[in-house]
Amino acid sequence: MVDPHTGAPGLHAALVRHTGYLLSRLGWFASRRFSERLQSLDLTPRMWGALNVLAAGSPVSQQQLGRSIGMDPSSMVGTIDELESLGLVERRPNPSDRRAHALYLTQAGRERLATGRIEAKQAQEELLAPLSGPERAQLHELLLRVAQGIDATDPEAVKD
Amino acid sequence: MVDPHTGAPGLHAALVRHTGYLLSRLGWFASRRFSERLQSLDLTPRMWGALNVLAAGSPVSQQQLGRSIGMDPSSMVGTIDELESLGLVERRPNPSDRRAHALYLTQAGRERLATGRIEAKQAQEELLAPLSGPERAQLHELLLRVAQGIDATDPEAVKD
DNA sequence: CTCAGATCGTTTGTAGCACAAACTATTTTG
DNA sequence: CAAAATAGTTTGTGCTACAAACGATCTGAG
Repeated sequence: MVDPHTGAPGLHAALVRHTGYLLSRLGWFASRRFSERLQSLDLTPRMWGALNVLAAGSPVSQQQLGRSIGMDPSSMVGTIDELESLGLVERRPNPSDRRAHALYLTQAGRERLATGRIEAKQAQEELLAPLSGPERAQLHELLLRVAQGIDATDPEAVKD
Repeated sequence: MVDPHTGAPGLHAALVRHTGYLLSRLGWFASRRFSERLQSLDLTPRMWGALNVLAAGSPVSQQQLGRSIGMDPSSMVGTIDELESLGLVERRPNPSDRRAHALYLTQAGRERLATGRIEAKQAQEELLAPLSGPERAQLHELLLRVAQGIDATDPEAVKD
């Protein structure tokens, strides 16, 4: 009845009418499937998020990183520990604030990220298979607008 | 920096480019916010899903219900226990299969559901505030197509 | 300059949920 | 009838979110 690999879909007609439900259910699938792909890279979704943010720009503190990917500080510790033990991320002292760490992506981290992006591309292709190119763009744009609405509700959300 | 009520958005530019990420993040918010609303009704999202499916039609077994809302059998037990102790759902014997229960929605259950639907309506309005009417319809339709794609990948998913 | 309060990373503890395994009672199948 | 499958349940494990507290450090008011 349910493929143990992909998990139970659970798309009952009575629930699928609600956009919010569809959103949360699909989000669950998307992250679950992607997380399976990441396993081959010894990465968890949290680690993946961290690598992406770190690759994006200047070094950040653990708290900034945590806010960016919606993870609380106490959970950050272990995640960064893992990334550091894999040699993908470096904790360096922050010269201007000795409380904070400055997180850096290593060369190995950059390479792992590049490999992961191939997986991400495939996962996205698989997920959005039912949609045409323009439809995918439109879906993305609509989701983005909804996301911005949430940010607006949520003051000071993405300042860092 | 982050409103403790709504939770950390975490919509970093580096991640927001991926539709899959947007989907899972937005899904997380949607369910979180709705779950806060449900607290005033003494319901959890799981219970809410169960009530909806039960209201939709003929009595189902716990396993059928579980599959419909993506919850495994062992977690179903406690959920139904709660619903039953609240007087919202009834476990009756299934005459044609003495292993299985036939789950029924009580009158109180129907009333609670009706109240919840008002909350759901408001939550959806709040979530989709940035979108116009036609845009909301389009978003829903696109999500539905993606969901159907997942079902297709996932054999025998929603048979029950 | 001082000192009270805030912030950063960290540790610890609690609670909820997903998942797997095992068990009984029953049904189905060969 | 015997063997395998299924429904509900119990139990245990592991992960994650969340809250609270702590030392070290920074900041700002006076």
